[in-house]
Amino acid sequence: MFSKSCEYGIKATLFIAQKSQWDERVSLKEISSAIDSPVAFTAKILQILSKAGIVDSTKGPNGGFDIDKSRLSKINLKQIVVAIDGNSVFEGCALGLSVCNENEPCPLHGKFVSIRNQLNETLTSSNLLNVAMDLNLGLTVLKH
Amino acid sequence: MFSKSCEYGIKATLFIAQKSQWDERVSLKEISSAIDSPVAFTAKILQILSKAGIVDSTKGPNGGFDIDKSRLSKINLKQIVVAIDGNSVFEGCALGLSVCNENEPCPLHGKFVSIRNQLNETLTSSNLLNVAMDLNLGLTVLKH
DNA sequence: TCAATTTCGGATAAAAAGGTCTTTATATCT
DNA sequence: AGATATAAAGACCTTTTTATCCGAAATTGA
Repeated sequence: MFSKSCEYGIKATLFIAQKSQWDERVSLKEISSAIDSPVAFTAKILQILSKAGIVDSTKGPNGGFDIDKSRLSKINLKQIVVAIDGNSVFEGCALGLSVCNENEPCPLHGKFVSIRNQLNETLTSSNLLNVAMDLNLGLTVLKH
Repeated sequence: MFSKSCEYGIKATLFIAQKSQWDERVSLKEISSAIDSPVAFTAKILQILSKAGIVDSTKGPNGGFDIDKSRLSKINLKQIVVAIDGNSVFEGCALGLSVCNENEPCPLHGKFVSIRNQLNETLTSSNLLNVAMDLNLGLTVLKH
């Protein structure tokens, strides 16, 4: 469904979001430890997220990553997926055809419309504040 | 969503299914031409499908691949996906956690339940006869 | 026997995932 | 203000996985 980069990207963003609720900034090391991901690889993904304007980064002592508290409810999970994996999971053909639309559909095209819609709706309506709340309450976890 | 192998596997099986309706057997070359896939790679995928009992193969002159007409309505798309990609798309954690269940869910676990169910239902209820019919009628295509 | 066709083992290529080291920015401490 | 330590950014390299290709062996109808 998602690439490894994207999985790490989502988990990293959620961890940053959770800490940002209390105005805490977290370092790369803290992040990869919290989400159990390779440090250097995570760094690269955070660069993408930073350039996409999803997270803010600060260099130097006490530096790290954070997200302005006021933006938490305005950022949704789809934005993260699109920033890292592009929109192929939302729009690409399930059978890999370069052309696949209503006029010339692959055998799965019609059957996947509602699945796609639901995936889209689910990720669009999940904003960082909501999802971080569940983490706060211990209802969900970022690593085993 | 699916690996390239799986995409080719589905398309190949559908093409074989379509021809098998009229008791036609098709060769590897015909298949990869019809679905626009690399010949040698397609051969390997057909071996998997053959071993999984989804398609039948015949060596020698006039050999090739086919599916017993009477089984067309009994084989569904999920079987193909599972044979090639395994069941990770149906059961694996969306964020890649090795442990992710109702008791200890990742932040996406609950949100993906219905998407998973729908994917499962869609692929399980799509049998080869149904899908091949749409191809016959020209309602869908296997290549652009 | 011969030609057609799948099977099978491995080789190669490309892409994704992960790692190392150097550079750059910046707080903090003399 | 300058030196220093800290932490991200960036360039490059290695490993692993996925995708693709090749050639020889096995099977079988004619």
